[in-house]
Amino acid sequence: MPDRRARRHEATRQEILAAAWQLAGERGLTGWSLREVADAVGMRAPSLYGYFENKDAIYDAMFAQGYQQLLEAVDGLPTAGDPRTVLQDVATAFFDFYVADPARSQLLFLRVIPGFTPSEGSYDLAERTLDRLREVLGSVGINRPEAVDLWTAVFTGLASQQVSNDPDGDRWARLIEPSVEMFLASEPPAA
Amino acid sequence: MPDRRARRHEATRQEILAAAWQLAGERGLTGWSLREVADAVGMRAPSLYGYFENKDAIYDAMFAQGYQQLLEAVDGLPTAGDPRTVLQDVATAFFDFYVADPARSQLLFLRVIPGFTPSEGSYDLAERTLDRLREVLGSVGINRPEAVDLWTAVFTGLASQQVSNDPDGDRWARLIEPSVEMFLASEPPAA
DNA sequence: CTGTTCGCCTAACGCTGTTAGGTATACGCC
DNA sequence: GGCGTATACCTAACAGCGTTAGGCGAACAG
Repeated sequence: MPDRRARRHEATRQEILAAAWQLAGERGLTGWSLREVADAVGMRAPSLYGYFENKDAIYDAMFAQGYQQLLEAVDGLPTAGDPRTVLQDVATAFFDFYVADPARSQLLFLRVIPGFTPSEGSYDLAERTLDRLREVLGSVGINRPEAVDLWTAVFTGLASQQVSNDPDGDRWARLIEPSVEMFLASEPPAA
Repeated sequence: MPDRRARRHEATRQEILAAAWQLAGERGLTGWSLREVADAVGMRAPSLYGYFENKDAIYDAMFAQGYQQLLEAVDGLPTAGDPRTVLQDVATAFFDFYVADPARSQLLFLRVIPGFTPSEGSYDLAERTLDRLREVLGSVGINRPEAVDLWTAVFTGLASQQVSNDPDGDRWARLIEPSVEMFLASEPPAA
């Protein structure tokens, strides 16, 4: 087996990423150091460089993993059917995804880390995820690009307000349903 | 004159804040160091501690200044009159404020800096600014708390998407007007 | 059994925010 | 005008940061 070592290597990479996610969740997206990640996996900081080129490369891998998770969440959604129901489901799924891990959302949706730009591959994954979201909206007759942009703005806005201003409550969560109604009223699904 | 010195001190404080704003605008909200700020005002980093308790205190002063600026922008708005026109104006003013300085917006509207929480005084100012916004919306018959929350979510969402995904264009700016229409259709102003 | 690659280490660099301690200047007062 | 004090700044230094260089033992390939 030539890839025994390669598999072990990949497993360690995932272990490092898991530690980084954990720390980011506890202390904020940028509130952790490589030495802390190293501690969590039983290494010294310089050893991490055998698995990632630098700290930004860890952020990049987290970015890709985050969009992968969002892609899976979107793929798990029913397409077609009653537009009202489908839009309600996709809005709720997106909102839940956003508030479930605010650090992840900052990484995926807000440009928060000073020098960081996702790599081409990671960016492609983000694009594919948004394409998939467009398909879901398209399946219930929401096709105009402007309508999709408005949709993302409304629901990132709701989720972001929820996280920033009422982290332990549901003040904006309760607005998901009325928002879908508002959206549907102004953007009646095309046949 | 007992406060000659006090005035000079305050002037230096403002000079430091101006340098911090400049650097934050160029390199991102957290992309600058105290030594760079000190350089910009012709000092060494430790001397800044004569003016601010620590770096977070600089962020706090910037937070207060940012909300002060937003308060002035909101106060400059016409209240009462045709609801459609007023809402269009306030939406545009808020959107412009947000995109004019994305670093400022991250500081005011997103919890981005790992250990930072605004001081009580700064937070009060933020509250007063939002109260003022509520008054403006109330003046054209938007009074339900849920309607105000929805309003902030929609327009922070639009502006945030604009900044994150089309920083040099107007892809979401063009959606301000349709968004106001959408909002009005679902939230008809009370008499 | 040998040579190479891999996984991890220690030491160290320049940077960061921050503290301690010193010195010259500007002020209030007699 | 001279004196004592508070102020405005400095240098030196600390621990922690991301990162690089170089070394050593174990695991692998032939």
